Amino acid sequence: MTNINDIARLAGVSVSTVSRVLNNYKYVANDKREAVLKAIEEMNYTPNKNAIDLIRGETRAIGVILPYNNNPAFDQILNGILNKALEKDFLITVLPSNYRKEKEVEYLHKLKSKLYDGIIITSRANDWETIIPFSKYGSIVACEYTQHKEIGCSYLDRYSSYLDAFQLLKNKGHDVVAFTSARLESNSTKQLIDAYIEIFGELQPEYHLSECHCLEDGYEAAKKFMHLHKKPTAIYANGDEVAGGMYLYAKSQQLKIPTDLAIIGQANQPIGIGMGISTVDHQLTKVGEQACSLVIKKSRDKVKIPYQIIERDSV
Amino acid sequence: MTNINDIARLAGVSVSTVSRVLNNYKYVANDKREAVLKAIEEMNYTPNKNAIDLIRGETRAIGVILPYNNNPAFDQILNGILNKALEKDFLITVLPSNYRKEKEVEYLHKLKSKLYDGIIITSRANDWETIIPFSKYGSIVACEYTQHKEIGCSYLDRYSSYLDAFQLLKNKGHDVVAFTSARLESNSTKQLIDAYIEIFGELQPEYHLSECHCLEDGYEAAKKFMHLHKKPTAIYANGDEVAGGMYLYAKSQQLKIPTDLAIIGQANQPIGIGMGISTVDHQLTKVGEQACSLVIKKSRDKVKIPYQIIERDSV
DNA sequence: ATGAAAGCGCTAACAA
DNA sequence: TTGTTAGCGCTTTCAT
Repeated sequence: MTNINDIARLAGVSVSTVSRVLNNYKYVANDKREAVLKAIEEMNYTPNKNAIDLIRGETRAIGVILPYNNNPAFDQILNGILNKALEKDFLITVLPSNYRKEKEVEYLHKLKSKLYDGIIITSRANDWETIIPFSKYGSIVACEYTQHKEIGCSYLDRYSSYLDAFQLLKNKGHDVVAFTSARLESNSTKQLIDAYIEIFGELQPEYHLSECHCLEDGYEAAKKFMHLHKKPTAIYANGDEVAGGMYLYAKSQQLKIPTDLAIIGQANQPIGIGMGISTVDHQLTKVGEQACSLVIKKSRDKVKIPYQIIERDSV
Repeated sequence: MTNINDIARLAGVSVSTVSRVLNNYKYVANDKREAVLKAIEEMNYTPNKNAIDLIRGETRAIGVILPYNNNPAFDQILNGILNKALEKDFLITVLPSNYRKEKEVEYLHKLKSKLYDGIIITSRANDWETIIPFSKYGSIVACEYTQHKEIGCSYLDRYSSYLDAFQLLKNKGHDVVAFTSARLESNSTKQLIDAYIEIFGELQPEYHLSECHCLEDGYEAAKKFMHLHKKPTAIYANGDEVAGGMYLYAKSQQLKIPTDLAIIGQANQPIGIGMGISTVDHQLTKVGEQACSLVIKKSRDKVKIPYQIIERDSV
């Protein structure tokens, strides 16, 4: 491969001059600049990015730790990140974790190994204690709130949104309310449960099903709920696809929505628009954009993104 | 930052020995290996990846050129790519192009600049003549068929699938059939039109609408089609979300599906499952997986991924 | 089995 | 304004 020395030789200048041209440095005589440009053209030269990154100690690349890559919520966050990165001329590498602790740590080591200038953690399995030491090597931004000052946060106030959603259902006269969640051990599930108890006083365990991710899961969840002794009159789903599955089950049983069963989802997905399901839009695209801005600015600010409830015909 | 020299000094060995330990070379005395490991531990050392990539001339990273990152079809391909990359321990960088030629070329230059070992082109704006010269610098795999021997291909036989879909509609007695597409100038739109003409003899321009991407576009498209003098009895949509929009419009007009209007979509998306829309599943996840395998193997094979038609209640 | 030293391709401090 | 040169941090001959 042709390198900077070849160009210098061909153009009859020193490598520093070539470097200066490459980085549009001001003090280069026009004739030399022309000569360098001509040599670059002639030899079809492209600088080696690894050498540049090595010496500069930065890469304009960001790693994004993502538990699942086929999940609408994380896709939305990623979408926001990519938009902002494109705008700011940063590169995004997707780091799928599956919530495996070793994988996450492996990715954090890539920050330390100077592959990325920063890392966005969309969701995590590790404790902050494990993660924080790596913030020495680059900026780390999370898509959740934490008080740790080493970590930037672009987050949504899940707890408030859960309170709001449950309150909405209660206001509409629903006393027997069920809900679904994704991972049982996740922080947001905890908040969801807390919010439920806050609004409805107590939680009968059978009104909560976790590990719901897709339409089929929603269908099955609704089936289980509707076979309970005391049927719920409303369900809060942890996603619009899950809600869509519930909707389908209800329809298959000739249940009227929202009179026989009210359903509200999350994330404002196409399927929810299509089926007319109310939803809590957490504006995850914005969460992603903001997270990306924070890493780029190496900021450790805590930025809350507002959510909004979109009412359609299912509640 | 602590480097390999620091470790060598602390361990009382040469840098080559440290390097050998780092790369688990066989011929290192046990006591020295221990000493090195201890020094690494003590100094909390992580090798600089840029230096390694520079000297090795390879990065185990792949760039994926993607026109849109919030598009279900490309998301599916990306999903397949990420699965395979995770399995083979490669890193994936997402390169959003928006079908802008300069962007695509910019990304191809990153291959030349040794940032990636290979590039996957999920879709492109540039001619092959522009792209092919870059295959000198790393393997380039496309998610479409091309006869150019420099390019590996993981593709689906769109034309056959379009023929099949139109034939299915014709067999069900539909003579007046409309269809939508995404970008008018794309190759697949050309094939779609050709397939239509092959099956139905000719195409009245008003039965084809392009630039349909989302549910709303589908809704509007259906509205336009159903206001034609001679209404179509079936529509082939270029995606399940678009098909979902058509479904909604039909419902809003009290049209019965499939008797008044048959709809068939593409890609087997959740919304299609939810609404019971027939679809042509191009198995894009598999296309992505295969594309990733090809780059990793530096293969230039042409691999065709089979499609399948999933009949539900909308035709 | 180990170390010295050359070199990957580039930037930047320094001198001129 | 330009060139010389010393690195950036690592791998890999080539001796020994």
